[in-house]
Amino acid sequence: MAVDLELTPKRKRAAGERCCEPIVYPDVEREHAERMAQVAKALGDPIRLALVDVLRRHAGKVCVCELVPLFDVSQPTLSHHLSKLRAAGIVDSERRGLWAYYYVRPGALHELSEWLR
Amino acid sequence: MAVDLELTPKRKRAAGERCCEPIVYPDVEREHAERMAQVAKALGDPIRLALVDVLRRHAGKVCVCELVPLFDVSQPTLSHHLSKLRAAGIVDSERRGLWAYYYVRPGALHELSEWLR
DNA sequence: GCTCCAGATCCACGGCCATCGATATAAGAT
DNA sequence: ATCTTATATCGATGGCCGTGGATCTGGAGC
Repeated sequence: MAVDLELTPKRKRAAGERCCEPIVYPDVEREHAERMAQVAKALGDPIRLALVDVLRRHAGKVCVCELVPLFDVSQPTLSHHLSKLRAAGIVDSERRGLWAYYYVRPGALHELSEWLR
Repeated sequence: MAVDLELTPKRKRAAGERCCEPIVYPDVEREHAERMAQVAKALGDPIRLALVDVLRRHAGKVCVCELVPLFDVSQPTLSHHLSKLRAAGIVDSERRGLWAYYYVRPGALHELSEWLR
């Protein structure tokens, strides 16, 4: 029997064939899922997670020079982690003279937090 | 409270010289942070996050044959993602005949969820 | 001008990741 | 026993990640 190229087994199943029960589609939209996955990915490193923990527990902004000695990684590596957190929208920074102060952006974790609940 | 962080020379130095304000140590212990980071990392992929969303919204166990057509990845790739989620302790599976049924392990997301809150 | 210093950026390396095709496994179905 | 089906595993590939040393940036102070 010739293979129907239009209807792959995948498409056939999606179209109606079900082996078990009605399909449950994801409730999260793609953009929603991608945003949350981005945040989760940024938290998916023990150093970054602990970093966020420190920043969250400290009311106000924390100087990088305080953060570096807390973790056994080099200063460039820590800077890289902070940069990743900022790229994910979790933290932001403010420069004052020589120093840079980081803080958790308010509400940055809210979406993921609510979904997880 | 701080912590199972041993006082490396680096950290001892940090304890003495402060450029800005008193140091705030991470509240999460290392194991705690690593467990949560592992969960977050597993959720750090849009497909896996949506996968968990489907499983969570579906009361009961979902057959893999239902999951595959929901995502535009090959069956081996989806199997790989499910395997990652299982390795992170987020989901578990049960085999019945030819089919495999996946479900979210109760409480698997609780720790991260509480920390995020 | 010049020198320090905090922090960011660049570069390279080793390793892990997401992906898919092919194949293996294992359980019906015939 | 043989064929078919659902899922897992294997092998390979291209790319991204975490890391640290070296370097750059630019503000502070001389």
